[in-house]
Amino acid sequence: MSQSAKKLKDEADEFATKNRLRLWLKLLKLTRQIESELRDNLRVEFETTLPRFDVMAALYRFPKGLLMSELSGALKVSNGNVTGIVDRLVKDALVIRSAVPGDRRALRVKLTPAGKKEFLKQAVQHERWVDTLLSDIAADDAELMIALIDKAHAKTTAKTSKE
Amino acid sequence: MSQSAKKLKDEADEFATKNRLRLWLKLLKLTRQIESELRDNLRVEFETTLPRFDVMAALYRFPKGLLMSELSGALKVSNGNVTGIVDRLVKDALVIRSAVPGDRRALRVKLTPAGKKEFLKQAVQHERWVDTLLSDIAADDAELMIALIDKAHAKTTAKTSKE
DNA sequence: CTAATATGTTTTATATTTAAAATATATAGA
DNA sequence: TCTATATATTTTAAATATAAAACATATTAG
Repeated sequence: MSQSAKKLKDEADEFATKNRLRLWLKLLKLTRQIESELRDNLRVEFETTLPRFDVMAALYRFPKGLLMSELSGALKVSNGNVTGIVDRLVKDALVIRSAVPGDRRALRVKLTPAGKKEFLKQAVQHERWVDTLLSDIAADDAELMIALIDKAHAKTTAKTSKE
Repeated sequence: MSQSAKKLKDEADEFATKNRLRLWLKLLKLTRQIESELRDNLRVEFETTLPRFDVMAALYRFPKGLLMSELSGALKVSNGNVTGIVDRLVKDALVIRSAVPGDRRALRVKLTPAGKKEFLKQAVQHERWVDTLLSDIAADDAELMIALIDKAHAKTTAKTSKE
């Protein structure tokens, strides 16, 4: 490659890099803002929190329940974190921990009937809040963004710190 | 509007709503994953955390320093939160708190020279990590996403819980 | 000037979060 | 079997996060 061609390429790379950083800062700002609104709404309307909602949503998808480790894996949070959240949900009788026959280490966590009922109420509102917060995004724009995110997403699972 | 036209419209609305919810879940997953990678990298390479990095980044943009309240406003986190993070940065001699002449309630927070130097090192790497994590996004796709996010963003500042 | 109110910050109480250590149990391999 | 290793979970220590209360100081109204 010629010197001048290389220079053009470097400039294009730098442009792409700056755009990605700008994009990241925008993504972060947007999601933090939406998360913050959802937290406020969950607190005000249901006296609950986003982590509790996330745990209940994961359990709702698996009526037979999940092991503590499956739960922390699904939510991508640490084991200890899930322990605390589940402790509080148990205290509120929204979930139960039960022994797993054949493995005395493990515990299966399930929504109680009351927990399922409560989650459904919350989920309906949650969907409404998200719809309102993103109401400026048309259906096809949403699809476009989803496609772009999918493109980005594969890469983030690769490691970056070893290079 | 006729019955059948109304039905079509309702179906389109529901489609848009579902797409927005899918988009939100994707956005959340992507940003959490990237945040998690950045946290890991900051810890391993610099023995620091994302909130510390965020505070230092905000202070870097304002060489004359910021009041505690301006800092928490800029980062959209609570006052008490910033108090703790700044406490620890002060202990590491990366920032200083100084009195504000004319207002004995206020404290101005600034990067120390060592703090500025350390932040610059971290910022260079931070940009590289983001570039790598988003490397599947082409420059023009990034611009497209930024435009779509901007469209969404105005709306999120409006309240949703009062309806 | 004084009372009421507003502003800037920290403190408190509680929840979330992680990494790492500790505990208990399972599973393999010698 | 016995021991090493792996797995499932909780505990611990430290940091982060919020809302609400407490404090200190400013400002404004009367």
